[in-house]
Amino acid sequence: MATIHEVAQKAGVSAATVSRVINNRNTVSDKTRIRVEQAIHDLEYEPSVLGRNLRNSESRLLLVLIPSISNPFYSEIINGIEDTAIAQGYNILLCETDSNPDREAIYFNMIRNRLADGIISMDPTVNKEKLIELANTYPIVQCSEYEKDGSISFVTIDNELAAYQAVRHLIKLGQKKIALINSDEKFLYARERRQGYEKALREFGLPIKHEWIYITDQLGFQSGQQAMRVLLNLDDRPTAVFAVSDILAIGALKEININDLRVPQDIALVGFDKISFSNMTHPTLTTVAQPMYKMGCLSATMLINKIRGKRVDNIVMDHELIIREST
Amino acid sequence: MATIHEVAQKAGVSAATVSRVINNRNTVSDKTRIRVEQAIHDLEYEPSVLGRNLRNSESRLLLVLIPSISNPFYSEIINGIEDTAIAQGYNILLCETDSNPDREAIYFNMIRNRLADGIISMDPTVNKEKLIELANTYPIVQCSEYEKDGSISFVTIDNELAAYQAVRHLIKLGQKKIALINSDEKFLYARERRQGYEKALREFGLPIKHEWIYITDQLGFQSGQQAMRVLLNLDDRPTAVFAVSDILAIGALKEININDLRVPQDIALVGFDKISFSNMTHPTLTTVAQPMYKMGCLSATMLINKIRGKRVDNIVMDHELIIREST
DNA sequence: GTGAAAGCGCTAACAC
DNA sequence: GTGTTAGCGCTTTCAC
Repeated sequence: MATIHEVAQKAGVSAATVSRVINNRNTVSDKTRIRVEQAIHDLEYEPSVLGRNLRNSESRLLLVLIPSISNPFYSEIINGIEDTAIAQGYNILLCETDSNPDREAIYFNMIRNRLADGIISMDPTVNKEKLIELANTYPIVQCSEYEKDGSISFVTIDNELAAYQAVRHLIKLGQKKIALINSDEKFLYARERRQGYEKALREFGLPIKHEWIYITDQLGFQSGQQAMRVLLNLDDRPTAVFAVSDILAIGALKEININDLRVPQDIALVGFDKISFSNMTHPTLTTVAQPMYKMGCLSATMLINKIRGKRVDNIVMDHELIIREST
Repeated sequence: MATIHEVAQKAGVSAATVSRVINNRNTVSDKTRIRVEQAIHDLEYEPSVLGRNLRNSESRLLLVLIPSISNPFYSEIINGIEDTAIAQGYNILLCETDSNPDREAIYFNMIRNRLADGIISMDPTVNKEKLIELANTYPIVQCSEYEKDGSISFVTIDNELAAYQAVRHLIKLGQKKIALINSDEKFLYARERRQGYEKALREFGLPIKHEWIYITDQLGFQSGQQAMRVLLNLDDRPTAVFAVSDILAIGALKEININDLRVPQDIALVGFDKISFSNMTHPTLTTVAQPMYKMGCLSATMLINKIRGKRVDNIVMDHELIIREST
């Protein structure tokens, strides 16, 4: 790979002038510019990001922290982040934390090292204290999960309202025995969606039964299936289920199918996220759509603005209840 | 963030000595080492990767090229790559190419810039000439898709054999009218799996009917559904389907369900990849398992060996036919 | 065993 | 408008 000096030599100018051409500084004559551009072309020169970073201490790399790449909920958000970032001249580094603090530490150090310019965190299990501390010094944005104390900028939806509307939808269909399959309540979204669920029940005078609330410890299909198995074995079996993610709902659906029960006649089912699978199940899944792609775009824009020193405001996006065959 | 000079100053030594301590060079006395380590600890010093890279021209970053993050087939492979890479002190940069040559160019430049030390490509639509050219100069490994001419090291499975066995399985069950839902044949795996399909049919004296081979142009659920719709509308309708990916098979299953046909009684169905969702469908999907996690691990090991200048051999991994309810 | 000095590739400040 | 110089943080000779 050619260096800036080789280009300078070939063009008969100094390295500084080549640098000016590359960075579109306007203090270069057209004649020189053309000579330099020719040399850059001939030598197939590409500026070394390393040299530039060291000098400017910027890397044009954004860290995106996710718990697991396998979760399709994140895919769309990442698409949005990526498109926006690339359009602004940034690349993204996708970091799977596996909820592992050691991995997190590696990625946190990357920003301290100036190997990355900022972080978009979608990881709910992240070490909150460390993240808040880091956010004092470096540009950090949270997407989906966020800190209620407002110490870190975020993009999210109104989880409580969304859950409330999903459950209200079931109630309006005449459902009276509505179960909740929730994620671990260390997740903010899990706590908020539970509140929405309870709010709807209370509002319509339905009892909140402890045994109809199942909290999973994992996020996979199996957890949803396991949850449904327990719910179906209850003496007073629910006739409708609100699951806080499509993955859990799809697992639940599997278990309902295995037991030869019909959806929605025997059990009505609502999921959350509108992942693409949710339209491939039989029956298709009623779910709550989050504007995931848009959320990704806005998170990236917000982070880049932060990096550039602009003030940014938190964003709460709209959601939408998608009614399909399962209710 | 403290620099190496501040550490040196605090410890009363030169920057060179600090560097020796960090890099475990043995030419440092224990006494000095301890003093330096203390200073590093006190100042919470972290070596700047930028400075180090520029000097050593290594970044300890591996590029992983995938067409789409949304495809669960890649998730497991990536897990394997990531675990292996991190254990060896490398981080990975997940690059979604979207089959877009411009994006590809960005990532190719990163390795020229020494911003990355090597590439694992899983992208079948990658610009082959460019990749081969790059592989002459830089460490590159292909996973799953590969060049038949052997110009680039690879990890893969025997796609033809796997497809052959899947179709033979259908034949042994008495199926005589077996359709193929294939991906775009620009993909090597698609061409190879088609060969396996045709080989099995020939071997058992079954006709290869043009109209029973449907080639999709996309990889999503919808394509599988669309393919099945066409196959079901044929006058001479097939009674079994081999789809070259679970995603396509799940789309096909959806269409079969919509038409109130039963699987496997009316239509038997085999997929490929054993993605986790393939066990959540009703009925569960017979499929071909690839050792995705292992493939990821081996790809990463292979690449790191290449980076270290070692010779590496191509690897063809074993697959396994997973017989479930759909056949 | 340790320090001084050079230099990786680049850009910004300052001359002219 | 362009060249010269210095320095980003680090590692690696080469002295001593």
